[in-house]
Parts: sequence; structure tokens; C-alpha cells
Amino acid sequence: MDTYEIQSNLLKALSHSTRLAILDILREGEQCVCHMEATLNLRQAYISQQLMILKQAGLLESRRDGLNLYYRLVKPEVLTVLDALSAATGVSPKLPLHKHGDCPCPKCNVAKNIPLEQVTLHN
Amino acid sequence: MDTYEIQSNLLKALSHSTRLAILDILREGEQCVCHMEATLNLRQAYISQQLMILKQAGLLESRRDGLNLYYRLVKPEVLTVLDALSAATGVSPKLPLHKHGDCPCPKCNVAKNIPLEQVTLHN
DNA sequence: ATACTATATTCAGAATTATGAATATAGGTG
DNA sequence: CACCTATATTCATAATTCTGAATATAGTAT
Repeated sequence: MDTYEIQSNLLKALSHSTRLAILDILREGEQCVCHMEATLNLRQAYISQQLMILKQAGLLESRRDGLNLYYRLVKPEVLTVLDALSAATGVSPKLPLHKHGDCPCPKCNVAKNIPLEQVTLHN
Repeated sequence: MDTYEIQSNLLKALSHSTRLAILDILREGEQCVCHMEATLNLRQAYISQQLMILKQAGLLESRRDGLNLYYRLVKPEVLTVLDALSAATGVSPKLPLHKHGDCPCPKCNVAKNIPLEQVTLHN
């Protein structure tokens, strides 16, 4: 019954609402922790713990860019599982959109018109 | 985050190796408890407990025929989830085949050539 | 170096799940 | 009715997971 254990281990990694939300956030590509913090409105330490669980399960990897760590899905096949799950439950998740300005992460702030004197450039 | 909870509840019902095996047994149609007992080589009480969990999650229903209770999948969409899971993990379950003669259930004994004097008929 | 920012880890208690043992029940048979 | 067979339930304990608080670390900027 070894195959069933492999599969139930993956399911256990998935069966948690915060982790489902994280995977949903990562559907569209990598995101930093602080972006998840702003989107999910949960404490950073807690999100990190859930990220570690997903990473240990082999679903995520991270990349550093300056201060920020960006997580990305390395096993996109799980999205197929999640889609099948939406079909089976009859409900589809939609992410809470954080208010514009609530997310401090670089990706979210690229588009904003920040006064030049406040922008720190890498020289 | 309610949708995520609905989905994680279903995942929790699935994320157990015995329950995955049970669902696999039910892929091909209804089976009685004693058939699962023979196939999985687990104690009856334990299997009943797992069946109750799957039933509570709305995945199974049961039907009585004489002494036997037959369980069947009432949400076949979960099979799609399980198939996606096989794809994601790269492993596919195959059920242990019980030795012919180890399963006492009616379905398994229809084909056997049982001496007539031992067959009990419903008169 | 010092201070700051983003993220990770450790620890502990609460809550939940897993599992086995014992027993209960419901239906069938004689 | 008494007994058997198939299945369900209850109870107790062990194991695991959840969650928060506190703290640690690693990189950055000055």
C-alpha cells in the first residue's frame, strides 16, 4: 500500500485552506512572502510555516532577489488536482484582492508612480 | 476563505491511504464490506470506520442486500481528482488481489463451482 | 559595524486524527 | 425465540497537526 501513502502524503500537504490559498496565489507565477501576507492577511511567521510544508512536499521552490524571497510552483500538475477538486466540490476559490497600496512587495509597486526622490536605485 | 475550507474538507477525507484504497475498490461499482476486508486484509471494524468518514464526506452511500451492505461512490467526480493525483505523483495504485477463495462475499462467489448441496437458495 | 527588513525556526500547548479493543446492533436462519 | 453473520459504534490512547509567541538568521543599507 505504498503508492497510496505517496498519494495521501501529497493530499495531506494540500488539505489545508491556507495552503490552498497559497497555491492559488502562485498560479500566475512566483510571488514573495510579503505579497502573500498582504493578500491573505495572515501573520508572516504563519505563512512561512505553511510555505515550508509545501516546499517539503516538493511543490514549491524559492528564489531570492534582494531582500525578498520569491516562491514558485515546481509541480504545476497539482493545479490539475485543484481544478478537479473545484469540479468535485462545485465551488471555485477566488482570492481576496488586497487593497491597492496594502502590499509592499516590489512586484505590486512597479506600476505605482512613486516620486523619484523616494526611489532607491541599485547603483 | 470559505471555499478553501470546503475544498480542504474534501481533501482531508481523501488523504488517507486506506480510504484511497477503498475508493479504488469502488471504481468498478459497489462492493460489500467483507470484500474490502478480504482485499485490503484489514480488520472489519477499522474498515467500517473509514467507510463512515467517506460517507460523512458525502462520497459514499450504502445499500443493504440480505446480510451484506454494499457501498458505492455517489460522487464519481472524485475519481477525476484521484486520476489527477496519480499524474501529479507519478505513481498509480494497483489493488492487491486477494487470493481466489479468500473473499466470502456473494459477488466473488457467483462464478465459483460450489457443490449444489452446499448452496443455500432463497425459496 | 549598526540598524533595519524580510523571512525562517523553535517551542509549547491545543486541537484533531489515527488506531485498536471491546462491544453493540440489525438482519437472517433454523 | 436463540443463535449466527455482517457491519457499526463507542471508548481510550497514541500520534500528528495546528497555531501562536518568541526568537533567530540572512541580506541590505548607511
